[in-house]
Amino acid sequence: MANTSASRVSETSRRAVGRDGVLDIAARLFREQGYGSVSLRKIAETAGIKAGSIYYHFGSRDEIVVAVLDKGIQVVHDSMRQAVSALPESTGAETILRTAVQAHLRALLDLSDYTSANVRIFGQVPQSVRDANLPTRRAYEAEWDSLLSRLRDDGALKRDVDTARLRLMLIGALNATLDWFDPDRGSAEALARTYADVFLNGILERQDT
Amino acid sequence: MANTSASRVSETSRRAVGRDGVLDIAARLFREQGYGSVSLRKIAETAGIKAGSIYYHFGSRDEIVVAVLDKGIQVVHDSMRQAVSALPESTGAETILRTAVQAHLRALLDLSDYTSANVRIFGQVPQSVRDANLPTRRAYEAEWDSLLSRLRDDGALKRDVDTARLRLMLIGALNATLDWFDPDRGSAEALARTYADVFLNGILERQDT
DNA sequence: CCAACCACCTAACAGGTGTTAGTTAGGATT
DNA sequence: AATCCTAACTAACACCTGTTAGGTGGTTGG
Repeated sequence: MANTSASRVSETSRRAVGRDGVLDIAARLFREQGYGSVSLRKIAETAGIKAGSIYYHFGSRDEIVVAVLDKGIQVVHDSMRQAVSALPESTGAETILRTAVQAHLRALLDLSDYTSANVRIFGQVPQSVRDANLPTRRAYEAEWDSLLSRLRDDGALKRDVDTARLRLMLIGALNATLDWFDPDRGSAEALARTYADVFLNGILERQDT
Repeated sequence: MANTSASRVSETSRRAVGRDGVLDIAARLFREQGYGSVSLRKIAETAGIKAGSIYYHFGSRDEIVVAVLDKGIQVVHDSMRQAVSALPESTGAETILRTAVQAHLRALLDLSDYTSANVRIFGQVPQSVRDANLPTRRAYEAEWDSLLSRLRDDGALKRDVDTARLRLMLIGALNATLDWFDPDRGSAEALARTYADVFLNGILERQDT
């Protein structure tokens, strides 16, 4: 019944943070402060343990970072796939795209420190860490590419759109919201609607011929 | 006649890097490697001088960073304002917006290490540095807000667009290109056209009633 | 009751960091 | 020729970093 932490141990010592606890805290700190400002000692201190103890759970600092990055993509990937596949078969292209945008933005802005940490720090980590995260990343990108290609082949999108490029534009635009989104000035859902509106129909006033 | 460097000195010692030289190198390194990975010793070594010597030109590391960030905005601001103001008075809304998008993307992707460094590292620097860069940043944002408001008041944009939010969406989307733009796969100009197309008209195939 | 084990702790390491103080070589100014 | 200024240099500081080796206590299966 419990989520993941207390599998067979009722309560070790007094309070055992554990691998998952360290990871949760690392994700939160990376999201809040970025890659360079978060040291092992800062993670340890926030977790209430000592820096050396982290090496019981992880082999290196970068191993933590890779774990955070991977989980960040997995969360948003699962969220998006599940939301889209829950739609009835007859759903139109516009609704499908709106649903996918909404799922992405919700994972990024509401649900997961892991996803927001990924977006925040991916551009700051060393190449080796980026490479380790790449397969997971590619799988999510492929999901988007297949979705967009399907819509385009159905004739819902303009014929000349390059789906790979459109995916870069779309996800890039959505991820950029992390820099300025403020939940006090509108929900992630409302923001998703606005983004879908702009990408689907543009901002130009339509002049009826 | 000379730009800025050799004002009255013909050639000091043998090769003087000077404040501007250090700044150029810092901007390039920040763009390439991010904020955390660029130490003073790395800047100094690349410039061919010793770390301590940098303190002849700058009071601290953060002072360098602020100088880079400020210049990055100034370059793109000047570029955008100049391009738009060079248009004839009768220019239509669509062309105005296309021109502004193009100028922004050109400064970011073609012209300036300072602008790309700004976009790359702004999210990584300490709050105090961000604050120091804010006034310059606000001025550029105000330029966009005034441009977008003008277009909206002329009836060119849909009535319900929030110009401040549209500016965040637009600049965010454009800046995100820095993560994946590859000059070998299309020019910045072509990319600007695509972005303008999508934002102006959307990606949905128009169904003629 | 005892051995095993899990999750932690302590203490130290080598190396990198921004920053400071004092010094120096050489061209320009007087 | 004497002086000043520019743009460097050297050497050291206090601090922070990831990482390692070995030790400890409390819980649990046999």
